[in-house]
Amino acid sequence: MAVTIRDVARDAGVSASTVCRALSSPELVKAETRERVRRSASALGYSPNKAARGLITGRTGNLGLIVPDLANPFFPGVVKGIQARARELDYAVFVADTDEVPTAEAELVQALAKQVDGIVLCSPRMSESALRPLAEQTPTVLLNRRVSRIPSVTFDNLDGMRQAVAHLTALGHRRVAYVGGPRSSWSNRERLRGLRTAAAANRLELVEVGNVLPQFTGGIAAADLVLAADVTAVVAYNDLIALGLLSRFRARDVDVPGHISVIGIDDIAMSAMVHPPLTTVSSPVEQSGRAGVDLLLDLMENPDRTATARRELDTHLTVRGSTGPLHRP
Amino acid sequence: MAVTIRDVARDAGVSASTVCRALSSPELVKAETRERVRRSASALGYSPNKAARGLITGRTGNLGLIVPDLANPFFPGVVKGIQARARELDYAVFVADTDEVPTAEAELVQALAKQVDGIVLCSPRMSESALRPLAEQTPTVLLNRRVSRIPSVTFDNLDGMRQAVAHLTALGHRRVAYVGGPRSSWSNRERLRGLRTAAAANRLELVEVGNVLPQFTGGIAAADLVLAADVTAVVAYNDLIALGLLSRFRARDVDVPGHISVIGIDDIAMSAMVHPPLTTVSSPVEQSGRAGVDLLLDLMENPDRTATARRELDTHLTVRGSTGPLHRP
DNA sequence: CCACATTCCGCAAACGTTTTCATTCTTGAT
DNA sequence: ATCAAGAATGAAAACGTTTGCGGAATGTGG
Repeated sequence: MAVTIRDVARDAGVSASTVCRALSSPELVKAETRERVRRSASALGYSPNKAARGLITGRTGNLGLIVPDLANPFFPGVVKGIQARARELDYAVFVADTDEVPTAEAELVQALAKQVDGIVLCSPRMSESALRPLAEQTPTVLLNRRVSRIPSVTFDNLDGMRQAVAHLTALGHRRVAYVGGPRSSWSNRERLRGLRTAAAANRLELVEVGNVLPQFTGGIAAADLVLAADVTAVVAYNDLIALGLLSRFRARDVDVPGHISVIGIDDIAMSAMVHPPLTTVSSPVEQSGRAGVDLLLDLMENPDRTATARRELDTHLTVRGSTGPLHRP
Repeated sequence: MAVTIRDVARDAGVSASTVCRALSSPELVKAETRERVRRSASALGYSPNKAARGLITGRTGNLGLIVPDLANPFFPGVVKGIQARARELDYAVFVADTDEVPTAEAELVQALAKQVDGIVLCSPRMSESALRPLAEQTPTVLLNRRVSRIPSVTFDNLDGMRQAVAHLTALGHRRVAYVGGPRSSWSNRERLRGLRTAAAANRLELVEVGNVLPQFTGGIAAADLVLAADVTAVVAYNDLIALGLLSRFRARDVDVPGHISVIGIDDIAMSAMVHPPLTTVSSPVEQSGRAGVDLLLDLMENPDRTATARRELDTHLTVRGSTGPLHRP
């Protein structure tokens, strides 16, 4: 039915081997025949059968991507970045969503592993001990998390937190709350760490307010705790939580930023659309996806130099309307 | 390296053919040997090589999904639905994003076609004449659009609009604006049609306000036109546009719903998170994804009965804070 | 005990490509 | 003219599975 390499071979008057070489190792065949083969191939509309190629080379030409929750607006950005870069390099991408269930992750990786040449894992919650065997079995790059001997691309959370604290300090705030995300999340620990050192450096009081789901409802739940903590500003683990805070503050008639300033993290699209628009620590999500693919392909070619493969991307504070100067009571 | 069907055959003391049959056509082999084979298979951790199978069967076990923009919160829902259903049926899903560029759609379909057994095409802007040859070439199911002789799953836009108009009428509104989405979009035409008939039935004046991008910025742009149109309520092509309207209204100090009522369509998560929360026509997005997969598999098995394969899902109005009774000036 | 249908299973071909190995052809040095 | 080295190509094996065909074993009715 479809046109095979033999059809091209016949048309070009050469053997199948030569067609194959002309198309995938051009330097091995004389320029003249190479051209003839190429013309025949495109004339017949030949495109190599992936299954046959995969059978013999053992590679699929596919990449896997695992994210905790596509509905979290943070992830479509990285999906887009990964898609775009993968397409440029002639890879197709399987996307899987774990619905924030950490146990589903390992299962999915297992299932995907056989169908892909490598995996980009956006999986902050799985334990390191579960992670490492998976990474040894299939080339794996971690996003948003660092684990020894596994390549990763992360954001510079520490510097992001430093910028946030500097901003709040400049506005006169002296006592600030942090609404934590999932306790088991690597980036949550990292952000907290960054906040602590920055707070110490600026002689700022840091109040840690529980750990909530990294979602809008988590912010709703935390809002009252924040108000009870008697702070003048609050940093949230991510924008969704920050938006929840904003919503609940409004419901309780707490003025932002008049009475309390709010800072989120991630800079999801939504954050610029609400009122007041959210001040937030922006991360180059799309770029992180692209970087992830590059690291992964690099890893697939040189399976050894894993430890060195690590990229940390810069973050920057985007100041909008949810932060303002401290009004002394 | 990996364990093959022959290893299992040797372990179970049968031929490769029998192993194959025991696993994929159980009724063809005696219960006793079937069990023996199965035990050997799972003991050795055998899993069939997809490439080899694909080479001989001509099928990949993969589905393709094409969406216009993953960043539009409407789509992650359908992606999730499709993923979930596909996984249940042992299919993996390639996801591709066209970035709202209609010409990219055809290209992507072509590229995907060879790697998948079927395609779910979401909200295509592509012309019917471009669509049909693609659908003939690869099993294709349309989401959010109906084209003759191509299976599709759609939402009952007409009834959704009827409900919206009934709601506004009950609140006393007599003159309503519609902010249209892309002119080439099937659902935009459908919604407009539903609105027109419902408006006529309720003796309501309908003012059509341009066509904008189905995004937040589109709503921003349309807001001033809406105000100039001297209406007391507005229906937007989708929630993102409605949120843009809300944002611009606030900026111009126009009270919602006091001065004007706003209705969106889709019920994306964000719509419940803003202030005032958005009244909107909810669609069962996740269910639409699942239905799409079911239709697609059905189509793959019976490539003929395309015309009958068509599902229309119910919508319902979710009333929140952005609509209210008409205050006579 | 035979004829025959039925069930179960093994053999071998086939899928379309890549790759090893051998062969032929070209080239340049002796 | 001869030979070696290297370039260019073809033949054939290999990848792991599915499946048509036929043979063996088993069961059934006469």
